[in-house]
Amino acid sequence: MARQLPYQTVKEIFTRFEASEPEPKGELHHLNAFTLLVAVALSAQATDAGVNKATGPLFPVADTPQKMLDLGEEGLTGYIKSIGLYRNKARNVIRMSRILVEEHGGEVPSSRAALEALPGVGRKTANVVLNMWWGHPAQAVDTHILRVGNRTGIAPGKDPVAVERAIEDHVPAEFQRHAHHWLILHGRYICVARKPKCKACLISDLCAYEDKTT
DNA sequence: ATCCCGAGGG
DNA sequence: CCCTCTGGAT
Repeated sequence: MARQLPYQTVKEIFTRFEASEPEPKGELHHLNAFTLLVAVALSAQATDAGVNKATGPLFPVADTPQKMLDLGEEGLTGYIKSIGLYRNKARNVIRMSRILVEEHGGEVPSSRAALEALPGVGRKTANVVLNMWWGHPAQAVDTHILRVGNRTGIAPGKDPVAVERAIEDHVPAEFQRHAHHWLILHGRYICVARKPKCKACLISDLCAYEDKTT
């Protein structure tokens, strides 16, 4: 695990991210709060491209919890079979939809506790919804951010919560809102898991990673 | 710690 | 073939 980069270095990194991409956005397709919640839940250990392929046909049919219940677990499974872990995900989305209808008036709750009480929704998914839909400064830490945070030294930590804290503590306040997507996109296209593309990386000179041969 | 679990890339 | 992909529940 790389050591924590100095504050000024982290600041310079995000200054470059912002210059390169002023308004970074996620790439998971959704139509409203409910479909965002479902899309994020489906994205566990799956690529967003793969999730989008399945939700393209699905969401026009089931863009509310009630319509999802009408579709049913069998029907839903038919749409998402191309996504890994699809049985657990189908079961969770149906159970989640029932709770939304019965306990939240069909709306997506805005509190962490209520979100994490939903089946298939853990800390990471809750943080994404809190950030993207409700505008809270929540830092969702996924596989990309865990890797990029440690490799670069922007936010080192052995577990997601530690990295979450490191981001809150070491990323300048003005960059916190978009930090999630900047780090995700950097991890997805440049700081990839296998052979990070350091030659094409715009923060390579500031990064703590040792092997920059690629 | 283990299970879930298909698609895409190297 | 092996690894990875915006994790969560047990």
